[in-house]
Amino acid sequence: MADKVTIADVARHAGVSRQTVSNVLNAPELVREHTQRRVLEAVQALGYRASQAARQMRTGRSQLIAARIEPAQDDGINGFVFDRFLHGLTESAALAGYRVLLYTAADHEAELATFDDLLGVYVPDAFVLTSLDYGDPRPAWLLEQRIPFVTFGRPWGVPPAQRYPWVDVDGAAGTAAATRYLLDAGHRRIGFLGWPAGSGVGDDRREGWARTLTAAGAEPAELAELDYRTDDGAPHGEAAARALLDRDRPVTALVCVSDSLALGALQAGRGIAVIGFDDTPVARAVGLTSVSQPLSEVATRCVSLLTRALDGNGAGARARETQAYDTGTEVLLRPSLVRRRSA
Amino acid sequence: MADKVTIADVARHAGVSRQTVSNVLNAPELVREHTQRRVLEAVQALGYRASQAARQMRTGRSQLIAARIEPAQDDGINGFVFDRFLHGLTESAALAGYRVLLYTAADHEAELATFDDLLGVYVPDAFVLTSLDYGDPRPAWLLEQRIPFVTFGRPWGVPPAQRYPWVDVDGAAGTAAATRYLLDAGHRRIGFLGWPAGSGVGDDRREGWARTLTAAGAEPAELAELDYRTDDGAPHGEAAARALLDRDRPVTALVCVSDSLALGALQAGRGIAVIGFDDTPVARAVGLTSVSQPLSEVATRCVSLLTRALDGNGAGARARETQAYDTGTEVLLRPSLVRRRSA
DNA sequence: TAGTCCGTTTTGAACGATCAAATGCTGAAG
DNA sequence: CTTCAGCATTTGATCGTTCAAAACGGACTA
Repeated sequence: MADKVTIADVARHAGVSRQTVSNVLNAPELVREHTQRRVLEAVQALGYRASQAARQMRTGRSQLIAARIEPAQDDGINGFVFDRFLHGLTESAALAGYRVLLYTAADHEAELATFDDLLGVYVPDAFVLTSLDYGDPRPAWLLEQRIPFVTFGRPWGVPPAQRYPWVDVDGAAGTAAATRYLLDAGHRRIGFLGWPAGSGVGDDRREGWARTLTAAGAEPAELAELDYRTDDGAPHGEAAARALLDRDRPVTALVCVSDSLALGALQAGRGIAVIGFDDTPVARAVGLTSVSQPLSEVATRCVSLLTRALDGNGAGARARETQAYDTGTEVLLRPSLVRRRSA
Repeated sequence: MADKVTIADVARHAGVSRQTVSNVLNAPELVREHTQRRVLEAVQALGYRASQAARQMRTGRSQLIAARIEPAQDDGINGFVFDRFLHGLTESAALAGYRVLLYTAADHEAELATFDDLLGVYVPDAFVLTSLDYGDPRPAWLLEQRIPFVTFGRPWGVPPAQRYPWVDVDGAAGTAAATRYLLDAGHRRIGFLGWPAGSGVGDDRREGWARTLTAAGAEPAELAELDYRTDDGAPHGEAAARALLDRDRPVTALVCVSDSLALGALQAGRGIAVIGFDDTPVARAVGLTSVSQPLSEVATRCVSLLTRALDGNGAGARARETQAYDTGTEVLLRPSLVRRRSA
């Protein structure tokens, strides 16, 4: 009921001026300790909260981070990863004094329009991008407008001139660990169930497997024989697993680029060892060993890259006019292997 | 670059006053058509966008809808439903001129604190609640503060005095349809794999199954025999299915309260018919027939209930001081059955 | 002709915060 | 004893919008 406590109310209650209250909250070093205490007590007593709208008006900063929520894929498993990431992002952002604003867009072009719209009206301080693909126009657009942003996902095939902060998970390290784990368990014919070439993420994960087998003495010819490529989805995984099992020298274990493919492989039966990727609920449900991404840490790092850019370079609105944040802010995190029944 | 076009710029460009521009945009009926055209052209030409912060300052409305993003459950399947809902919400809200602001909270108590915090700072115009449970304190709190809100989920066991707008999916109708479908396919021993009694959602879904079997002539004793209750999760589902199959008169089909339980039942093998609930990615992946909630419609209806309350009753800030919106705004939607291989 | 009324447009104030500059005060230097 | 630097605090202006009330001009009435 006693809503709308303004900074003037606090000032009156504490017997000081508005500006002093503002200073206590935003630049305490300017205010004598004794005064600070008195002001803070008044703030407490009245339950004062700075109005974000008023602040934004003067400073140009909204304390909002915009993130896109993707149309839960048919695949849906991707959705899980994003969902957890988003949750972590909300949490970390809150700790840093930011809130997450959602938006959607059907495609890249629509997304650029949405950027423009959001910037005109709500003026988020920064954007978080996910699901980067080859030739993605979004980073370039944001760079050009000098809007701070981070991406969850490395830039794949982008000219090095366009550098920007990103956080990603080292997929190759994940599949390498999975492969090593299978080798240590005695497997010698370890196949890889991956997506068709051309996806940054997919190729990266394949590379970790290939690298590890090669180090263990596998010939390129053998690798090619063990490398199976198909679209995502359990049915495809099942068919692929069958194909690999029906060969002259069948595989005894499979490293998969996704949990859906792994699930399919499991359903093909024959009791081979299978390792998936992403540690989705499906993996948990069916006891599938899977590579797990540290999503909540990814989120934390995203936020800390952003705050460094936003709070470091002297207030957002201004940062945009001077220069983008320093480059070289790239974070690559290691995933971990979650052991379950399947391997 | 040419950012920060203010209403004054537009006014100057069109040769009218600020207020006239404001009127053209917010109350066109007050302005002569000829003037309108001129102003709109200026708006176009300059790319003017009203600053949300400035507007909020004057009107008290933020055009923000706050929604909680839940910590992706261990179960994780619930997360999918919420995820799709959230996506729909973002989309519908955008169409109505609102944006979705995320927040998290560990438990109900923390959530009330977050409400208070958000209301003090960002001042969302409304809240959307999900995952209501028995004795949930959140609706009462919001009602008391006269903050508009909707819930996705019926109020379970709440005194009728506390009425508020909600949208929900008729779970009983879903399981009833599933059961009827199995009956039509010739099944006579149709079990129900549900959660322990005491969950509003779970009991509701069980009721649809029981109702349909009863109508088909089943005795209460038989029902009790076919009704199995266990915690959520595929392993539990598998165990439960085994138990039901090992009885004297084994079931030939199972209606399940969730896809995770259904997945477990499928893994128990023996080729019985299985129907799940929620049509999650897992269901799609393994070819599980499942009851699908119209999540994007749920979202749309939520938004329309909210806008009715917000835009109807004359501006938010004011609505809060006068009275809550009319009650009797309750929407119950029918789910649909998605047929796949499992039944 | 003066007075009213109405539709249209303009003017002034206000929302609540922060910035920039001014003020008062204390103590050390000249 | 004055001057001035430096800290602590206050004052006035401002961000961009909308509300409330005033002003304007033409038509209509008395």
